[in-house]
Amino acid sequence: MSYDFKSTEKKWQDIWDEKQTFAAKDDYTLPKFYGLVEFPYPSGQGLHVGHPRSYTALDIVARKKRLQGYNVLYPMGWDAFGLPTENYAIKTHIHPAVVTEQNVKRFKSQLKSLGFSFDWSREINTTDPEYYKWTQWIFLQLFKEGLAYKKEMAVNWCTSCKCVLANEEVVGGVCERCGSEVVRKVKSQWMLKITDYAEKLLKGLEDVDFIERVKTQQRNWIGRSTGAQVKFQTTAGDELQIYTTRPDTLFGATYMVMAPEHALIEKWADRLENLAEVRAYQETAAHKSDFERTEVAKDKTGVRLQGVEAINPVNGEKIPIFISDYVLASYGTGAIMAVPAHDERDYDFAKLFHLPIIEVVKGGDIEKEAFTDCATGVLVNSGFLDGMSVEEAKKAILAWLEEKGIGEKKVNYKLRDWVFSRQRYWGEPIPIVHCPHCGAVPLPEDQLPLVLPDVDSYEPTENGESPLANMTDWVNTTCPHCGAPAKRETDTMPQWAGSSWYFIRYIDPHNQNAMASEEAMRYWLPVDWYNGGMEHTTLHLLYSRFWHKFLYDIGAVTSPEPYAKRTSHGMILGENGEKMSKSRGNVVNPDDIVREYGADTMRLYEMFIGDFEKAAPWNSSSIKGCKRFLDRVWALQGDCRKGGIRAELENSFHKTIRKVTEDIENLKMNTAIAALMALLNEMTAAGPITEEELRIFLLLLNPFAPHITEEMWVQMQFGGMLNEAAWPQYEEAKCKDAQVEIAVQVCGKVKAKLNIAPDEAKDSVLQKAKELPAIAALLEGKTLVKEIYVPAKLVNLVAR
RNA sequence: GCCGUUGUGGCGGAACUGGCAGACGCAAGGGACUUAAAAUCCCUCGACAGCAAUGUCAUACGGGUUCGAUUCCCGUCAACGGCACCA
Repeated sequence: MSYDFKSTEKKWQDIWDEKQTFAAKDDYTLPKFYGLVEFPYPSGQGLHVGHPRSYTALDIVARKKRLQGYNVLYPMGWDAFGLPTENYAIKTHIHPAVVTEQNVKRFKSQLKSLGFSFDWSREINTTDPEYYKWTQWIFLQLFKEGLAYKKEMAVNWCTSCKCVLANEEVVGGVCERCGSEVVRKVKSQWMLKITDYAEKLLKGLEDVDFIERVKTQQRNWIGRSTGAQVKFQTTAGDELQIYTTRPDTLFGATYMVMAPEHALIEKWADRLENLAEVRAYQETAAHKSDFERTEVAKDKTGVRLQGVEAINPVNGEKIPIFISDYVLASYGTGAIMAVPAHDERDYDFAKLFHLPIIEVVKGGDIEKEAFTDCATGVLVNSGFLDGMSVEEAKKAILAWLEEKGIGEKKVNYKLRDWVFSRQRYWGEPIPIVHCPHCGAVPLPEDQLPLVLPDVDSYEPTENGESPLANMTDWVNTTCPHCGAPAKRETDTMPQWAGSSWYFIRYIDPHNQNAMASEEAMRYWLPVDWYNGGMEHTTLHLLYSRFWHKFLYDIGAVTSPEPYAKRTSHGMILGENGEKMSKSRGNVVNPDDIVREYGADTMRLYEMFIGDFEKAAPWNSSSIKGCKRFLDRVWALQGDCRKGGIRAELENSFHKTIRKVTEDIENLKMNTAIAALMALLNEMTAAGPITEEELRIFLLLLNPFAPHITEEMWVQMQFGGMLNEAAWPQYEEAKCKDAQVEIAVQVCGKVKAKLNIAPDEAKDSVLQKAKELPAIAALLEGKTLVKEIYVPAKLVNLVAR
């Protein structure tokens, strides 16, 4: 009888549902495991084959951990606020909540059809007022601590979404989501001071088990650099502050550059002899979109300020000041000292404007290019720094600057504050009231949640305000502080808000009084293992670490880091090796695969497809191999005899148990499956299998293919349900082979094979090797120079 | 440009504290079963030479270290991802 996956899979999914088989227990005495995967955005397209790659991998870990006796929390929910739903609402005039509900329903049934062991009793949805009540609560805490503030600033404005974007959402000068042009626009925006946490976010990386590329990418994004802040006197009387990482090159500073937006320029307006030219340059720079600014190989531009000069503090020399957009207003002090001899950008600029280039670090050829190597250079033309290495000179000049009171050590970060408001409808309302007397006033916590009102039109307004701005009933309110008429904030939060703390809510999802109870947090936090996409490394992953560290500081959560371990899966590409997309026509729909092959095959294939961390192309033939494997497993019932593991297979079983157990922990699902396939081949080759062999085999295969294994378990009457059984144990001693075949090399080339006991003495092995006819013949008439024996691996005889 | 990752059969991939390259699977070819096909089962399967035992060459390319290198070191090339004037 062949295996009917359709009815069997449905049957077990229903049983698991009914019995709440995978619900995490509230018994805090048990050893716990909290496995987490990124909750999906329930889009109209339905589940993508990429989702199950991550979900299956941690499902395997979760299922194995349960069999090993852990209390496992493996939850799922919906990151449901977001633009596609809102855009759909604009087009169809269907309420986003209705669309969300439909999409969630579809996603949920798709996920269930794959047999994931999620604890559905803890399902959450970021658009549920009972959920976003706490998102708003966190915002209020940030506001109270001064970490949320409103600022008039040039923001990234997506011309198509009519909405502000965070720096992280602008990719290559265009909107990450829709690909439209992004321009700079000055608007008043809510900001979160993530920069206050730059150092903590960096430091925290030392204590977590994240894959290295995630750590590196976060470190680079935070972009810490150590240097000096130095004051230059100017002929206008004001001091010009600059930031440099190379204070050692101070003697080589031949000019200064300020960002076009620098505040001192306004102050110096009267003194500037070429004010019109300066103003014109400022104007051009301000109107450049991010797209223009990032265009490659852009030549340097700039204008010299006529009428003001700076004085180099080390030698009292007057040097010119320029404005140029190659200096950013938002980093450091918005002004630099230019050392053309030792900085490529300054070098280009100096060549263009025919400015002097003074070598102060010897080692390169400054006629040809800037010499930027810090490791080998020696200071010259630098007074008391002459002869020092760069490192020595940095220390010496810093001491000198500090003594004179004109400079100090300074740390800077590339990380910018997080632009937190969006002029959109489908997001969490920001719980702030603007009062003409009291300013921005937080909504009292007992008024949370501040529920999103129904609007007639979801279109952003023409002046770029949120659709909520037209809701006068809702907007007009009274000041919670003084009672005067006031207006509500109409911007909403970005999609990243709800996902920045969702893993806390899973712990205690129905709690009315807190995000989660302290007791529950103490038990479950931090998340033991979080798997997700690399694309979230500098967005969601960094944002949620920031919120969590903040919540920890105010005593609202119990762990300093949210996630103990982070891994990342590779993308599943289309059959042609390109990224799956509708326009390329290479999209594989998971529903079709489940319908044709079943969930177990789908799961197995996605795990067998290749190295979990690497991208892998879909292959519709390869999936058949996984189906065949499961059919062969099913057939094992046919000729199965009573009895324990056959003696000749004992070693293989122990080795396979060890391999599968370890591979799952290391996310090496492909080799774990390969080991199971190899064991199956070996078992069947050795004649009719035994019940104990099948029992162990089903346990090992269960996390990968849960339905077929549960079904066979019951049919074989192994007792109870498989998910209640215990994960098999292996004995190290029984993993050892009695005999191993080793290679015998002569001069590094394999010439023969030899069977020995793995612990056989070196002398004895070498003796046997030399006695092999093929080897003896080769050694005839030669002198043995060296005899190498790598235990249980090989013998190498070097002869001349 | 900088940072990171990767380069192994026709394909996906194994093996890397240096130790028999190609596990496992796909595709392909041959055979069995079948009226036939599908399914299933058995055999072959890196390249070249040879009837064969076997030999030579092969882990992007060029060097090096070593008894021995896919693995370590130096250089080059290519692909992918991230950042992009961060002083």
